[in-house]
Amino acid sequence: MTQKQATRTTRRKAGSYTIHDVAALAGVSSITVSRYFNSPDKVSDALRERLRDIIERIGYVPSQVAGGLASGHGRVVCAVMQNIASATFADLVKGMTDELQASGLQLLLANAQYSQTLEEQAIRTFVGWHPTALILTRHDHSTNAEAMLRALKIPVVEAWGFVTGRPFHQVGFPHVETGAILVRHFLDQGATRIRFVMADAGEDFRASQRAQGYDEAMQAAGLKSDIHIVQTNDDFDVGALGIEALTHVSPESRPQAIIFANDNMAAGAILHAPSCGLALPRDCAIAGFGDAPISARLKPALTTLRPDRYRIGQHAARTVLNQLAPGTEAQQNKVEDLLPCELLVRDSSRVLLSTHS
Amino acid sequence: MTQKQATRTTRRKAGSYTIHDVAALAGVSSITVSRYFNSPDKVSDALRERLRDIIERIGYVPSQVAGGLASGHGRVVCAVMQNIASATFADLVKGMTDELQASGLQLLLANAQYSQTLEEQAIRTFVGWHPTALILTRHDHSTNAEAMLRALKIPVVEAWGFVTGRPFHQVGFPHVETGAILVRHFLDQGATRIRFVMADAGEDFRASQRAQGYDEAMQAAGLKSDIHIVQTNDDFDVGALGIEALTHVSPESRPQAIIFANDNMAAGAILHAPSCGLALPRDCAIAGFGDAPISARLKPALTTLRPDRYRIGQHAARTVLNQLAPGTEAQQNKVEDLLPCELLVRDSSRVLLSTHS
DNA sequence: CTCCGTTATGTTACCGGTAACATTGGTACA
DNA sequence: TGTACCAATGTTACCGGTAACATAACGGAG
Repeated sequence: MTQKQATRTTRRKAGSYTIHDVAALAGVSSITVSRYFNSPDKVSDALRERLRDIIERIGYVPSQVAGGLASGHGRVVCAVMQNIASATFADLVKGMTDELQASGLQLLLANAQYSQTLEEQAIRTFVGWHPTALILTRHDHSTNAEAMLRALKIPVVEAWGFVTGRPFHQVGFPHVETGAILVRHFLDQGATRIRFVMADAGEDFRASQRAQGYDEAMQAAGLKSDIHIVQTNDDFDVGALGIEALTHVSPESRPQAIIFANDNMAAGAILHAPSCGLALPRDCAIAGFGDAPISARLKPALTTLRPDRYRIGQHAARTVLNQLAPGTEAQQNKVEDLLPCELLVRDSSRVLLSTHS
Repeated sequence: MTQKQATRTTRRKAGSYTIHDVAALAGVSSITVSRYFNSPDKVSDALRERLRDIIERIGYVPSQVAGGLASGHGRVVCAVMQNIASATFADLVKGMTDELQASGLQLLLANAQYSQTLEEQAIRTFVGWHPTALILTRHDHSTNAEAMLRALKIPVVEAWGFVTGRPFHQVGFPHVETGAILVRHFLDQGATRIRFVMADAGEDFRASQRAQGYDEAMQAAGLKSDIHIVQTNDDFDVGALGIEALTHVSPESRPQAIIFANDNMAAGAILHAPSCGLALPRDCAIAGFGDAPISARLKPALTTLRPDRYRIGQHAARTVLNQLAPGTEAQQNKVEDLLPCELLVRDSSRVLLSTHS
């Protein structure tokens, strides 16, 4: 065998051991070494120890690539994020990696930047990795992507949002709902002039969903829905500009409450308010979405909705694992895991009740 | 060929096409299809078009796994992060993915949570993927990990920090320096009682490096170095508790300036200061590290150091690509890419000058 | 003492691509 | 007309594992 290799230009990666090297050193066949890794109980105790030593000594690491090819299933779970550089997705990722850790599955990540085209491209790339499962973070895929997904014979999980009637597993919460929850919170306190502030739509389509929920809830209450769009990239600036614009109007049309599409915008508003001569929450109640770490520390502390990002990631990964579990085939049913999104009422929205009582 | 497959239990993944299927449909050999993907100019125009159509029609995606195995180099770059759920690393990751995008290399991520053991484990897993390169985000690896890394025949980049004399490529900036820069900033303004606040060491070892830089700079100036450690998990709380503890002392020993290990801590301090009866920056100057998005919006705005996280990620990836480029072998030299870390002087540290003038 | 079921291990072929070398046909040029 | 060469494509073996199907050794039941 060594001879054969010597006679031809070898394609082997120099310096790295293969399962055959280990087998040769132990005086067994390579399949036995394979068993040592994949079903250790099928290898005798004595041999197991001997192999352990050899592997340890030479630092052999089995090739996932070769193994994946031979067995037909690479041990990878692929996830397409919308914006890797955001805390939201970071928590999702952490939940997933933590959950997958023990199972020996690796998480492959791609960034789609809220773009359908990039998402499709990412999915296509991933398919080449023969993933064990696919985790996505949006529901509205391009036509091509949707077709590819349906053709795949592996579990596909849509995490973060929650939409019924989709052909894939759902883990998350309905974003449209969230807008309505905040509207109701303010309605309960007697507010009627409630505004919604967001950045240029199309960027984060989830923000649009929340806006939609706001709109519907306002209509339902017979109130005037008014969505204010600020054209800026920076979320803090959106908040600052938003509150400035909305409060620089005649007192009778000044909003009693403003809902921001996310906590960073709301934080921008709260930090900027003093410069506008506003005393929050007296002059205007504020609410955000996402429960960012600063939110609780702001003065006034920000009322917001807390989605359990980490747990959504965890559940998404767990869904994948359950689908793969050889257990009951009943598990193969579509999972619809609706995680709660908690309303955290803090000072920024506490003014109304006292004003009206 | 189809016959042979039919006679035995096939191991093929049903429903997915292989390069051989494409070849058969086009009436050419599979290697030609392989060439279509890897060196299209070696395929005639007519055939190229025909293949394009077929591939498009059946939705064939080449298997990265098989290709990686056959060619000996999987098209993956592996990166070990210390804390995926942090904006710092998110920006690094974004820089890397963006840079790698065009090259067709995939980024595989792992999370080491600031732990050497987890890092070693991640590296070991990654080695099994036969990565094209490895990107790490710390310098002090476990002995085993260091040994594995040295044995690897692939580019290894240590990004984020910057240490000379390492055997691997460096992209980042020296964290020890940063502590000293901030000390000098305050010294220049005549301050002598300068304190450093950090969380329990060992968590983020980079914070310890900054503390060390602070310590050395203070010693060098003949001043008393005083590192205050707050035992809390939350960075904002560290800041709040830190400023409270340090300013509740007799006026003559109250610090003139406090350097926090990172911006979140400094933000916690600034937001909490009013509750302590402190007017910043008059009563105490503040500086942080990292230039978090809120930092510029705080009142007073926070003086901090801005490392270009995105660019560090980008350069790390570019270093990898350069090393792989078949160009000049001179490129194989060790890269030491020292990226600047800009001092942003804002209101939170502007008091001293005016007081002393 | 034989038969049978286990347990521990081996043989063989194959996963889906690609490197290296081989072949074919056409074209330029002596 | 023969040779040299290039462009386009084919043959073969192999990457490093694993599934499926042997096989050997052993112990207990009949």
